[in-house]
Amino acid sequence: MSDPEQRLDQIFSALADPTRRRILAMLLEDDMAVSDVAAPFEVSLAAVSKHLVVLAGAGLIRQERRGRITWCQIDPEGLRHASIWMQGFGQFDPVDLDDFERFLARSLADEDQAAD
Amino acid sequence: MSDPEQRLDQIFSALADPTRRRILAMLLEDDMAVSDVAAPFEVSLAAVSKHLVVLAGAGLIRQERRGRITWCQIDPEGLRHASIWMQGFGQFDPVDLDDFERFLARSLADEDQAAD
DNA sequence: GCATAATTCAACCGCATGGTTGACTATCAA
DNA sequence: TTGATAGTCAACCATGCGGTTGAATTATGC
Repeated sequence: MSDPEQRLDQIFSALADPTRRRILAMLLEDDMAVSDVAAPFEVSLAAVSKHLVVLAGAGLIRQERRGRITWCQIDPEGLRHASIWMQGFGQFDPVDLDDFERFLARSLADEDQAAD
Repeated sequence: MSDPEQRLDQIFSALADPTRRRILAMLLEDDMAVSDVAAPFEVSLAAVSKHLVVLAGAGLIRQERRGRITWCQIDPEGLRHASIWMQGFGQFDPVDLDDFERFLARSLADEDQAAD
């Protein structure tokens, strides 16, 4: 699971669902219990619970059980990881490919190193 | 298809596949014909052709048919679009959420405007 | 014109995903 | 202790996705 390629698979497929992106946006404002996360959605609590598992698996959030409440919070490190790859493409300049390639190689190396 | 949410769906699910990410990396180096894109992969040409359709649908590449050859090239604008959303999360700072939210709202508005 | 090369199309397969509902576990409150 | 609350688990269903193969389409070269 520490393979950076698989990690990107998880991250991007987690972000590919609009419900999960809304959940992330909600959690940016505040940590929340699972029920509170689920409240504004029309799908079942179980469905939202599964979405949260997917987000946690991708390293985008963390879940911590206290009593009977499971608290959910953004994992900034996971999000930073995800953005490194995208930033590489975002900074892509058609006339300076070599520089971009060095950047990409470096960021992938960092990712490899940081993987647990 | 101009709905920014659906656009993000397409972009992130396009990026969620490792083969498609490898294709993007290849196209960063040079424009290529479909057969040349497919060459290093072990899957069939038809499979790669479908991947390219997905990438084009997400606005990450453009395809242009000249004669019997379909040329594929990165669409830098589409990639920039994709990175805006991620950069928002990447720049996320736990102590300055309000600022991030303004950034996110602004970038989404831009996206709305730029959508064809 | 004809064979061939470059792609796409169409039909199909297996599997993952997002959804549901109902049972189950665990914790808190009365 | 009893009951309600928070959440997950398990089984199931429909749909979508990545893959295949083989036929169809279209342009090129002889």
